Amino acid sequence: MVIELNFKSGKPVYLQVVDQVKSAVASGVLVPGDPLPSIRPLAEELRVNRNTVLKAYLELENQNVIESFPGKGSFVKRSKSPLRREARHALLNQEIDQAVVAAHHLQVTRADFLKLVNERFDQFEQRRDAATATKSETP
Amino acid sequence: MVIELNFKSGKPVYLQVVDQVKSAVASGVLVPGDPLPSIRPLAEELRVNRNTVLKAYLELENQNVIESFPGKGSFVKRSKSPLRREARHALLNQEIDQAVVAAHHLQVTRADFLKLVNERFDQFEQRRDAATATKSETP
Amino acid sequence: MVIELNFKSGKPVYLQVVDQVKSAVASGVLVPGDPLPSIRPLAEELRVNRNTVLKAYLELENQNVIESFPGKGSFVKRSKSPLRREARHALLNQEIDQAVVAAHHLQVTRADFLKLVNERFDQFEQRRDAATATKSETP
Amino acid sequence: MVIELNFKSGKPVYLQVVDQVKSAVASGVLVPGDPLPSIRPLAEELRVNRNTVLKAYLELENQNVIESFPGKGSFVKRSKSPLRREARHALLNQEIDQAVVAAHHLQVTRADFLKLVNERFDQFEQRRDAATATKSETP
DNA sequence: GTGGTCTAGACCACC
DNA sequence: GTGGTCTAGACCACG
Repeated sequence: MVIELNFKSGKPVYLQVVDQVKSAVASGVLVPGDPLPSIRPLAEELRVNRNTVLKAYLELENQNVIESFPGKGSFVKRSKSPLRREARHALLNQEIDQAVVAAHHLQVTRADFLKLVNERFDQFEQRRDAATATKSETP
Repeated sequence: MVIELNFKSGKPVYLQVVDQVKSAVASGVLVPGDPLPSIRPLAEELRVNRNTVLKAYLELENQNVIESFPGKGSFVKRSKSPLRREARHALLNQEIDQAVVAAHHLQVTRADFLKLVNERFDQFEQRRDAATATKSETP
Repeated sequence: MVIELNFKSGKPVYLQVVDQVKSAVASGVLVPGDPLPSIRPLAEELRVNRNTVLKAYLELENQNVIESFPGKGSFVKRSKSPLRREARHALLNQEIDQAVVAAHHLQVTRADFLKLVNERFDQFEQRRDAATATKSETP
Repeated sequence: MVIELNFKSGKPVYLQVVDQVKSAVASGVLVPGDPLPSIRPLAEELRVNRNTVLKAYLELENQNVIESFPGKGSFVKRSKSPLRREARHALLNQEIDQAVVAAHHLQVTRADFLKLVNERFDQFEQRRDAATATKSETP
């Protein structure tokens, strides 16, 4: 579960967390019963106040996406079946459109755009691998 | 130029206006020199305070997308970003990161992602061509 | 960091704040990392509305001079202009033009003008050196 | 009498005109009895509404700097003796300081600054010469 | 406590 | 009519 925050987007941080968890559930990355990271470590990793993460989890509980048990942690609830491929692509297209619009205004060509995308994917995968490696060292 | 607001998204209203104007420019619905709706009528139509629209327009002026003249109105600018190449790429990377994170959460592979990006670019270019064609028919 | 306003100059108050903060940074009175006065107390001190100070700080953030963190405060940024060389010179030329026009109206020759410029540069550098020396005495 | 406007400074246009005329009078560029350009041509040259120039002239009349005779034009009034050299330099230094501060934030060196100043002076003189040449052709 | 969004309404400069 | 500044005060997100 990798969460990436954008502090300059104007979108409240806690909503960014909510949306990203919901996306993960919608696609099956997180399945019913899966534990969510506990609040304190996640807050630390995201360099955010614990209250902010708490607020996100409360919101997710309100929306019936997760279930929290004091002292045990938070877990993904039984939910509708994961979205179909096309539905997921439709959701993703919203994000992509924003980036494509930005590219136009920043006068970045399609070729350069694709190069940047590949760079970001590489970097993202490296970071995820590093995180997994660290965890397996101290399980 | 139709602008639609979502008051529940958590995204600031003025930024929604900014993004939609930028999108209209990127897709050719608005071209350099075109007038934007005046602040007061637009605010009324969107059922939003005048200052909110003003803030959106100021932001668009900061981003070199439009130009405003007191007493005359606001107009789309012939945009040539004054930013350095690295700065432009850095800004774009923020947008791309959001999309890449969403892709991961939605279980969309890099290959599919790149395919989607190309589709979106194609569509934008088509829309741009169509828009310019329409404009030249009724000058 | 003392800010003084002139309510009769016709120059917008928020721009007066912007210019004085920029001047403080340029002269070394404020260095990167230094906190700016918080918006509310400053507004009270200047006997000005909170929103006016906010607008000044937003403008400074746009110009890459400061950085603001909700819940934390505003701080002087390690400024590296993201603008292209030509764009930076174009902006500066606007300022220079004003001074050159004033010189003409005040019957100051080019030679005298250049001498004055060098004097001002010297003075700024001295003030900057003095400021950094003072800061290192009381870290 | 060359007047240069800056539409982006936030300072009202009519005040820019007022200040520049006052500077010219303070230094002796304009002496008592000298005629000011009439409103319509000046408005045209500055690409500004006639009312704006009118407002500037009214303000100058209020401040006892000029005198207007309907149908004849506006003229510089008898005034205190032109400012001394040091006083004029002090006034000019305010403008120069602004430019020097801007240079710091735009990361322009003193050497480059001086180069720009010379360029602007050159350009300014050329423009003035061209104007005089035009006038002497059609007196 | 911090910064940031939004509203309602006044006043100004400019066309 | 246009854009722009400023005020007063409410509410939100974040620490």
